[in-house]
Amino acid sequence: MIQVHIVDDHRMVVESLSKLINESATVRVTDVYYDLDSCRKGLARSLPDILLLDIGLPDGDGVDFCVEIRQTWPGLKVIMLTSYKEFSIAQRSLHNGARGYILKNASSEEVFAGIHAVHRGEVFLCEQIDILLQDKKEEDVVWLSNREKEVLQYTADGYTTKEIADLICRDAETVKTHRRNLLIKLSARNTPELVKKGYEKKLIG
Amino acid sequence: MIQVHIVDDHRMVVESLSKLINESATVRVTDVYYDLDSCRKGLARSLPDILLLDIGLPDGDGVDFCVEIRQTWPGLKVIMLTSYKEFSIAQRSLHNGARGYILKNASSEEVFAGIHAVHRGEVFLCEQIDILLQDKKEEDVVWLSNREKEVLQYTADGYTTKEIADLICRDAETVKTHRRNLLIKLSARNTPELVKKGYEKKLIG
DNA sequence: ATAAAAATCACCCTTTTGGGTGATAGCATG
DNA sequence: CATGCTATCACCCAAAAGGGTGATTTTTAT
Repeated sequence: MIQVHIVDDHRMVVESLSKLINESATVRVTDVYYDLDSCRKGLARSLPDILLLDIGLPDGDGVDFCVEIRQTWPGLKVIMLTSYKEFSIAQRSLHNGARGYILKNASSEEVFAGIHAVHRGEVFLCEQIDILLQDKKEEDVVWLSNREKEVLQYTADGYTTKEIADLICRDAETVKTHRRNLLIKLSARNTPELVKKGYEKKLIG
Repeated sequence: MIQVHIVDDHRMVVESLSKLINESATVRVTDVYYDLDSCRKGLARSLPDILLLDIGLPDGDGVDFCVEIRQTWPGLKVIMLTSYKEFSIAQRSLHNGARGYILKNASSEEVFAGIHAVHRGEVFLCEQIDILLQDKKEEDVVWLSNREKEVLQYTADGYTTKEIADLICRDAETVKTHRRNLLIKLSARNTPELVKKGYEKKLIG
């Protein structure tokens, strides 16, 4: 019997999905959480075989949480369960240690297939993401430094170059350079489009 | 027996939620759709009492679809079932004819409560949105003209004032005025923040 | 240890925004 | 028919962004 925990702030999804999973003969949902904090506490008590993890939880980001899991509970296998279709997000998740990526518009059969595959030690991507993998390979994935994410966030929040410089205690020229690099990395023509791409690639909260 | 149809591109959610609903004694899911097009065809065949409608379908927007429903199937009651927490979106939905608004992070009990309430002819908001209603009332809701939406979209796409002017065959000064009004309406300090707020309030696709 | 990447600041110059203010025309709603 | 909102264009000026180029230090990864 494969034991899974679910982390997702959509209670409705968690409730109905765990009910559905528990009707199967081979998989049991032994715990569910609606935020990362209660998930941490729960994992400290009992470890499942697999964790179904959403992105965009109220108190943090699932993609980032993968790193924490790999460090704290190295044996725990993570399957991302989210509605973000962007390949770059899947790529970042896998890079951070996730073993599977399943979209919420996949069928429930794919969830079971994913759980079993990952339990066997394989890496599982749902069909739609797998197709993207064929095309895109490594390109298109954006890696921003912490500083760049910071500048991007402040930019989206409406701060000017000079204001950002003051906020991070650096020279305005430095901020200009960061933004210039952001424009290139996200291939945006100007700052408004930069913010748009930041949202699309989920680099802005 | 209350008959409901579900429209949501998250198959997993639809599958598990309809299973859960069908276990109840009073509500039956008689049809499900994963996009608006098949929903239109389905409603033409048979009308349920209530339609559970997501926002952000692959071929259109649920909020806009409410208008179409009110015109084509005036008797059909719509409950929005979405993860958009922004009050302005709930407000726009209700304005467009929806009779309920339930967040996906509401409990499944709230779904049943909402279905029954709306079936009795009441308007139902899930707890979290209802709380927002207390505070915000009418303020905070943004109504953009079609022209303004157009300018906002092009701005997010990275076009400059002059380029937008050419695209819509108007003077650059006109575009400037539109953007100025957008800044005021969305209370943004500059264009990057304008794009951010546009995303938050779901005015940009 | 060493190479690569990230982070920092500098100078120059053009283009774009932001903000104030004003004005005219059309359209809808009461 | 008057009022308000949308849409349109105009002029002016200050502030900010965009783009080229270069260079030094710090951090990170191999």
